[in-house]
Amino acid sequence: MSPRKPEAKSPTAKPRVGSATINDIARLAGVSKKTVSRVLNRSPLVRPETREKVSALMREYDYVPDPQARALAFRRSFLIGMVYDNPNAQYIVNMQNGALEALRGSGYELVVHPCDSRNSDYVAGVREFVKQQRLHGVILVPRVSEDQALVDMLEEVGCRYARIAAISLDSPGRMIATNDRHGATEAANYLESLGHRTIGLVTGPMRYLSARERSAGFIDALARRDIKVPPSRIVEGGYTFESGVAAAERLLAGKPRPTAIFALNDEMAAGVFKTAIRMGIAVPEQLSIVGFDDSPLASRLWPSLTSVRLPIREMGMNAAALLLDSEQHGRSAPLITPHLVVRESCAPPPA
Amino acid sequence: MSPRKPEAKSPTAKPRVGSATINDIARLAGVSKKTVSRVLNRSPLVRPETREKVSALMREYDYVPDPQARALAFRRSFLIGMVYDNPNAQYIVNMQNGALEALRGSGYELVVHPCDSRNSDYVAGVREFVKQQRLHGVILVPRVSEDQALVDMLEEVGCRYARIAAISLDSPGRMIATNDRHGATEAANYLESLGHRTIGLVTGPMRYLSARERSAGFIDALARRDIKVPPSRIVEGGYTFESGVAAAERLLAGKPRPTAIFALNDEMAAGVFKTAIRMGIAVPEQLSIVGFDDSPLASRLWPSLTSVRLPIREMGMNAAALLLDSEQHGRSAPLITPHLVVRESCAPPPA
DNA sequence: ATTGTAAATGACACCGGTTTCCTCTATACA
DNA sequence: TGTATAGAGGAAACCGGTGTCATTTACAAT
Repeated sequence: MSPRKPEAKSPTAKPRVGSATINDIARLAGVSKKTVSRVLNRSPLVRPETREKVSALMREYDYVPDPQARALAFRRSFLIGMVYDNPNAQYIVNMQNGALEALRGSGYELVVHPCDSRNSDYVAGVREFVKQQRLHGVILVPRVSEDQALVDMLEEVGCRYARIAAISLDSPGRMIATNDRHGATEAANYLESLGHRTIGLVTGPMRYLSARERSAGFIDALARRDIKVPPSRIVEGGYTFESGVAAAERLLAGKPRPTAIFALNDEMAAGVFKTAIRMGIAVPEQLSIVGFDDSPLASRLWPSLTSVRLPIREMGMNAAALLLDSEQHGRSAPLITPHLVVRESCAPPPA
Repeated sequence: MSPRKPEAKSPTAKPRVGSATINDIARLAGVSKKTVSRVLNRSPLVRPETREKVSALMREYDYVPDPQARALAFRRSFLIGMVYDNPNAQYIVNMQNGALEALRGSGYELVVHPCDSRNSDYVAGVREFVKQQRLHGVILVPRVSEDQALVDMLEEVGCRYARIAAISLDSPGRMIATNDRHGATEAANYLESLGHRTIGLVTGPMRYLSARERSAGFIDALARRDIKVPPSRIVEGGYTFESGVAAAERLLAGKPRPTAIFALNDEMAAGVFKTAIRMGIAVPEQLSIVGFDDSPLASRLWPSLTSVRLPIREMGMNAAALLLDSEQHGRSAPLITPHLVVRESCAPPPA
């Protein structure tokens, strides 16, 4: 009598449904665990009938391989990290939900990792995170997605990543690019078509790609229609509500006063809104406002905000899907093009 | 020559910093791996000098135990799940950030799991999630935190959980309770003190504890000051912007018209705002509005919204901390009391 | 000095998978 | 018929930790 070993299970002992291990399946099927492993990993070196026998048992006992055990053997977990440094909650949640949708049923889970890119050694923090958890890959959300130091680190430790950015970056990693330039072009064309000629622009911090792309798209599109945006009508904001308030105060004090303002995100557009109303400037009768992101905030304002819609959820899905895809080919998702959603915050300029 | 074994490392061979295993540490310290394991797990059965020798080597080589390997041996992962079904992005992100703050440095990570409680078998989905990942515990965010079926399932599978709710529920699990009733009381007292007597209430779905608690707190507080809120001035909303719009349309059509409206969340308060402005009712001169949550939306509106502040981040911290704490005692976090944040959306009623 | 006892440590199996390497078929070809 | 050769499958080691139990050590009591 050996009290140590829980006495080798008889070949017919039935494990509880839902808690079978690879050993149970192997024993019941009369094969070695390696063969079960082959079936799990879709190895072609298994005879169809063997495969079927094993698969049937796996279904019968609701067998799912233990992710921790596989992780240990594979030296790689079944976790995807999402690294972000973005104050926009809606952006994060949408991205997260999109990624999870792509992950559903794959056996992978999503681990969130906010960080503070102003803190210079946040890269070290991410490094520990990916190394210790042996992540399958990480999704880099703007703004951290633009940080070359972070990308370099990931290349060095050999962690796959998917970068989300406002343009396709020349990078060895996987990319999800949005054509922010095009979105801004639509905003410009729309304002021009309403008759606006004196137009203000509130940019984001110009160190961010999104701010540069959106600005360039907007300014270039207006230029093509012979409208110039002089530097006095361009204010660099910080992508925050308060910076939108401040930018609008400057722009609306200018002469001639702009009849329309394009803010490079909705937060700042809301700030422009507030300033306009506080100054007694009617929206949209005396001032048209366009934002960017099409966040829920856009429809909460009154009048509701016309804004360029960024399909964030879809971007999250693409990012996760790219990470699951082990192919070396097609490592970039199709370019995503944002479009203008027209609401109530724009009108022809006052006569 | 044995090509199989990578020839047992000589006792002095040095592993690379950052990628040492328990075997390396044991070999270098001249002890068994079990002893290293004891040091890791703070077993008292280690001589102080042995402990120090091992600890020093762990520090020198930047050794961190592999979470996957520990998970396999412990039969329990170092992951905390956050289960939610809440459309409020700000709520989710704040909760997440709070939880992560409590988890920082603990070796635990946060895995997010949104679900759809309208789908009746979402509980089965959560069950698979916690079983397969062998989660250390889950944080249940309102509204799922109020679902008894979910809690029963977690008890059954033996997964620890922390419930966040608007009142301390009589439950075997860990609780993080907010005193929503008190928050609503402050709102009521504030409006009464401004002189309002004709006050409308937009509730949330009464099947939710938060809606019931907040309503009761508000109505009771007014009653204590001899103000009655007749059923005609109470409208059940759905915690959405649109339901706030619709509720306000009904309330503002009533006679006498309320001079103040309390909405049980900010989304609905924003809807009330929109309706008021569209009907030409000035806020706050002709109508005072109070919300609940103190979401960023509150300060984006114009005039900015007076709202009851829920310290969501702190709640997330408490929840995660409770899950890490293995003590059986003190399984509830201290009651969290929300307070009113006064902004610009309230004024005395029109004369 | 001997013994008893508790503290400290180690040997070995185990968690549930994968990898390496080897064996045993079938089938193809000379 | 003999013999490569590739396909199918298995045994054992391994991934990096923990649990169980036996053994050694240290020290107090006899």
